[in-house]
Amino acid sequence: MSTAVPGSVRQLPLPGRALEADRALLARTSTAERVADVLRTRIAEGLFPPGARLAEDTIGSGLGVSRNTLREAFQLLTHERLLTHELNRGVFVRMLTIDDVADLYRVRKLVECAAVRGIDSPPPGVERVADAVVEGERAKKQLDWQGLGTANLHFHQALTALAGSPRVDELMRRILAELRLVFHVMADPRRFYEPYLATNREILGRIEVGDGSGAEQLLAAYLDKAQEQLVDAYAQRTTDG
Amino acid sequence: MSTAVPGSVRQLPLPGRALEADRALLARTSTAERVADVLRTRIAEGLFPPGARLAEDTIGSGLGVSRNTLREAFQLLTHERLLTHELNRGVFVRMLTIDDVADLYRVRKLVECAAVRGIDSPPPGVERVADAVVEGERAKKQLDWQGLGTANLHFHQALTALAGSPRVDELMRRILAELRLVFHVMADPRRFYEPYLATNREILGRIEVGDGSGAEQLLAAYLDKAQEQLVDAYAQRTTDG
DNA sequence: GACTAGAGGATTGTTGAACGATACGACAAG
DNA sequence: CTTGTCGTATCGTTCAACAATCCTCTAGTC
Repeated sequence: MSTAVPGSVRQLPLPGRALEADRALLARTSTAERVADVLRTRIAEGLFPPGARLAEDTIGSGLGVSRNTLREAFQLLTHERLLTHELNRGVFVRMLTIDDVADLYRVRKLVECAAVRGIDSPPPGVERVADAVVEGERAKKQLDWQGLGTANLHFHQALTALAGSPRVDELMRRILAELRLVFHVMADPRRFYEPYLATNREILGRIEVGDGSGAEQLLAAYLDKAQEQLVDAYAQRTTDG
Repeated sequence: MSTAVPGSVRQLPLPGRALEADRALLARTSTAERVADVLRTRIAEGLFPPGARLAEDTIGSGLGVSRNTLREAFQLLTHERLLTHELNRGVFVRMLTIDDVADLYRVRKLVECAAVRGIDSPPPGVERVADAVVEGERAKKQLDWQGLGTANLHFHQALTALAGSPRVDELMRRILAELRLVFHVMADPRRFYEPYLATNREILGRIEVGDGSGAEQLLAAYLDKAQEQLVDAYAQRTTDG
């Protein structure tokens, strides 16, 4: 194994604190985390649909990791609520109930509205909201409906980021990750996402002029409508069988 | 190790659906979860103070479980933010920074205030809030300051439960569990908790008459004050060092 | 024929051991 | 005092094994 290369590393005479931001960069990840990354992607892609069982043996040999490591990865995803773990039966891709969808939107409404309510002047971080709106409009122009969907997620993530709380950010990441499990049921992402583009820009406008409660009202209306659409589609799909 | 659930377990003679609530009771737990329970308790007790290292070998042989199982338990607690995991170095009891404390109170303010704001009539679940107030008053009478502290936690948990969202409930559980890591620095729990008893009753009163925004204001003031006290104590302790 | 009981196979739960990789402390050399 | 080297303790990961549990399929009973 090669040790440190003496000549290539330049010494910066800056005091400690300046380097702390770089620590995240050299933080390596364990095998379990990388496995979890892979599985997370596959689930989001729909390769493992909700309800699918992930057998330790199959996945483990498929990915070339031991059962123990794989179990650690499973645990990570279970805590993200992407998988459910049934004792002695194995892990399954989470299947959201209608109650779950309702609760997810309950949380979104609580968090997102609270994040914008107090605004009375253009807050720091508003640029990221604007970026997400532009991202969505660009995706629409390119008829990239999947891209439109992710742009919408970015928009709402940027909204909650206005609260300025790492923990709220993480909560929102998890909420949206859960919701992605259910977005698959939307047969026509265009019809689902496209109407919200205008709303998003409108909300952005309110925020930019410091009208927090105006933004909140629009947001609440949006969330109610989206939830309704989703619940409808969900109910229909389950009755269709 | 008995995790007594004070909530009354009432038997409903209804078919099928009524039994679903009981599933949690007979859900067996894996060894890893039970180990996590034990460690969680020990951490809350202060046996493992913040910063302490939990060596796999020591703890594992101490508890009589294998390293693999113990690692699963560690992961559970790491995801609850009670432990931090440093690659190739091990797991440590989390040490909260002042920024962490600030963020925890930011989240509390966001969530708790949102949970009571919308109230315009006595909401379902208000009894549990009342129970927590009574619990605190009883603890005070018995000069049980530790009990007063947990009663206070119950009060705020009951408040957030008014939102009626399982995910918000869980968020709050995690937030308060993290805060417990820092409550240890309060040298005098009596002086810290006692003044809040009156405030709690006052907040309960507002809720009982359906005055949500009144409750919200009191709550916000309480949280600001508590945070300030905690940050002061924390800063002092770290400078004393 | 429908239902219950039980045997057998498959999968998970948990353990123990092993080996490489990494971090930390000690010690010697400059 | 700093730097390089080394040894030890610990972690990361894998493997193999066995016990516990679940699922399915068969066989028997009514």
